[in-house]
Amino acid sequence: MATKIRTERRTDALSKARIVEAAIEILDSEGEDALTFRALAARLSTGSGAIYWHVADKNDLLAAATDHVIAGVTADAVRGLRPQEVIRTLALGVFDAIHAHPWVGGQLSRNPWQDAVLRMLERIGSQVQALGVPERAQFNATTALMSFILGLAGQYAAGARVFPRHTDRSAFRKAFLETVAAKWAQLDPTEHPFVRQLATVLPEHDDREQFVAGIDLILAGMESVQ
Amino acid sequence: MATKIRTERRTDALSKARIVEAAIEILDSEGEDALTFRALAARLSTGSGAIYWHVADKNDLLAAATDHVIAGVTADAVRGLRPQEVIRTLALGVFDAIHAHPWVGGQLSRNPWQDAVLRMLERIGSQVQALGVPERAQFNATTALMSFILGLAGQYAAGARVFPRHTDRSAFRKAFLETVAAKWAQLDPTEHPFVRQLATVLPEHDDREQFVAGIDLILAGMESVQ
DNA sequence: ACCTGAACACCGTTCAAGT
DNA sequence: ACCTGAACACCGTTCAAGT
Repeated sequence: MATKIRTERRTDALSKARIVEAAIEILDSEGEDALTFRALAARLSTGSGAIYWHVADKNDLLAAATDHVIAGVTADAVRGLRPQEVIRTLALGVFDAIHAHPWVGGQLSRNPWQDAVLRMLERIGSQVQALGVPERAQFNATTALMSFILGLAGQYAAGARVFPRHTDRSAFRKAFLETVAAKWAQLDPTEHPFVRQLATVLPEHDDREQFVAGIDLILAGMESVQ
Repeated sequence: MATKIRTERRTDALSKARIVEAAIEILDSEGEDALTFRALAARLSTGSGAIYWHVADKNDLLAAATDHVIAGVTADAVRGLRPQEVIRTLALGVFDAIHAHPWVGGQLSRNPWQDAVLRMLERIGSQVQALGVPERAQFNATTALMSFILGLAGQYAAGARVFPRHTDRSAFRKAFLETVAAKWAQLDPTEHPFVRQLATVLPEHDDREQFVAGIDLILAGMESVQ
């Protein structure tokens, strides 16, 4: 009997992994709106219907792409750190992933039941437990952290939707924030005193620092309650 | 000269207010996906192009609808309460609005630069100020509260997308949570110990209580930091 | 000024037909 | 088993034409 010969139909045969990879390339380089089955099929040199053999629908595709990105964050085990620091590290990992792939933010906040969120929940929850939060408070504490993270995730995704693709994002971001700040500065002082004050710090603020500050606020709340 | 006679072209003349009202009716009764310009035009007995005379595009329409709902929350001034309680009341007002109009949740978290969010920011920020949070920490504290609220907003909107319209939402919700809990309970105990534990409390948990607990956690953090 | 509704340029998804 | 690509049933938006 002849030995089984590897008969790869072609080197670039379609697979869910290859489809997800191509989808991520489109999402990263051209933004959420650019991901269509037609564009994806063209990039993969196949018919649009072929994709449905490997992927249930667009939701499935986006969930798989999000999962692929978040898996890189939840995979690295952090050892020898205090629970607070593990939580901070995990959260910052998610933050950086969203910063690199803004569409992930929208996807996470739009679909909280996907695997990526489940894994974040597990990792963060176990640290909340390690922190000594009483059992009946662990649910609320963990989901509060998750909601905060997903809330900012959605906002960064919204921010990315504003900026043109293929361009220097940070420069456009700064210009955009300055426009918003200028608009806020012109609001009625008696009606919007606080937002007017925010306008003065808005353009210079650091997203990452703001994010950590929020995490620390919730962590401080957890410590004071237990 | 003849006195000016009110010559309303017809009682049901189109206006942005009427369009927004009809849009909210569709969104509430049939869900986000059911709001199309064709459906809206049919309900208003007009052509789909006519709507564009009063509304810039679909984004503008959704922002106006969201604004209309949130205006009802940020309008009522709360007096004689401690800042913590005002924040709790405001946040719960937003929560209840989202509970009544789940599509508002998605809209708020998807578009953080709209007027509705600005007004929430002003009301919450002024209370953070009244709480005695030092000025340089007010920005981070207020946006942390906002992110938490918007995060949960997005999640409730996602939840509503799962349930069929026109039906007893709370019954379907319970059934859905039980399905999720059952799936979580079957996860690998060594890999997902925390989520398996969450599964036992998931179906019985109270969204509103969970929401308040998160707000209180952040408030506690603000007190311990100042 | 405001409205009509056909037309345009797209979508996601399906499915008979191929290999 | 896997792929092709035309066809279907939609979208948001535009715009010549009407009143």
